[in-house]
Amino acid sequence: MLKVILRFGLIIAALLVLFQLSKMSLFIPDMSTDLILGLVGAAFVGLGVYLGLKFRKVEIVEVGPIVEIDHERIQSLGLTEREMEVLQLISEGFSNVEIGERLFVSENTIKTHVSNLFVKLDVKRRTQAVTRAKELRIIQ
Amino acid sequence: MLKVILRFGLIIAALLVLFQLSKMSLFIPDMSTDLILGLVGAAFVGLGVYLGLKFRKVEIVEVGPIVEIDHERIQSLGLTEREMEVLQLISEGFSNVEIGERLFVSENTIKTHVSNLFVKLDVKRRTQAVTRAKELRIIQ
DNA sequence: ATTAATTTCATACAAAAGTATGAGCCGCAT
DNA sequence: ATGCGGCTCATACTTTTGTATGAAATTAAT
Repeated sequence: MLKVILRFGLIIAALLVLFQLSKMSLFIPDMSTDLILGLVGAAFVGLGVYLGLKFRKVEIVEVGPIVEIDHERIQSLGLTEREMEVLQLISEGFSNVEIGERLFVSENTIKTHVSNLFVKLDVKRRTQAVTRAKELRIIQ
Repeated sequence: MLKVILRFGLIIAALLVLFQLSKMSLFIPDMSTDLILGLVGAAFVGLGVYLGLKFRKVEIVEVGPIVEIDHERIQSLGLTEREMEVLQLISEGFSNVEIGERLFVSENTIKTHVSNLFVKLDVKRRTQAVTRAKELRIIQ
């Protein structure tokens, strides 16, 4: 994609040069205006290409994290605040003990939350819970 | 891709038209060089804006939902074909036994792959492996 | 042909995850 | 005050995961 753009950009540049040359041959004395014309054209084409690439980058960055959370589904599944916290941490790859430390509760408590979570999400493993939760858009 | 080519083709065509116009202008006494300069400048400005906006739309539609896989990183991490298959299935929430069934090998074999995977990805758990792999864009 | 990497599998052990059950505590609403 | 939902915790047990080692079979490359 980028190569194609660069290639066409080169073609356009070449055309501009031709443009310039042809005018010069016909109208040599007034070279300053021709030069300005050519420079202005080239500058604006450059701007166009630059803008194109710029926008492309912006979109790549922005599109990724656009996953809106479906709060209604969270409600309808009956997921509690605490369970959502645990689910989030699971999706980030933390172990039960680590999650317990972060939430200042025991590992056993986390296990309970996780079990309840699995029932509500109708899954059997935490990896499954994560994919399911993302499908349902209840986590990022 | 095809759209991009068409678009650039249009730009080149436009340039050629301008090319012609500029030549003609030399034979039209009424038109001042200043006017031509202005027209050309405006045309290129229009092109620039058009390009910018168009590219933006194209990227939203085409790049948006597609997370491109970074094959180079897969290479640099030394991940093998089989390991990638296992990683993919892990991310879909399958257990080691289930993965073994799908790939027609034993659970032990999967365990080996998983262990090697963890070393290469520098993680300790499968959930971590998944988030890491997505960060690195080596899976969907 | 020999090496090097990949894939396969096994055994044994350790750690983490998951299940089942029961129970205490708190806040809120009937 | 009684009950309900949510959060906490524990114990006991099962299952799954993960680690460590060693090794055979296969494949690709030199």
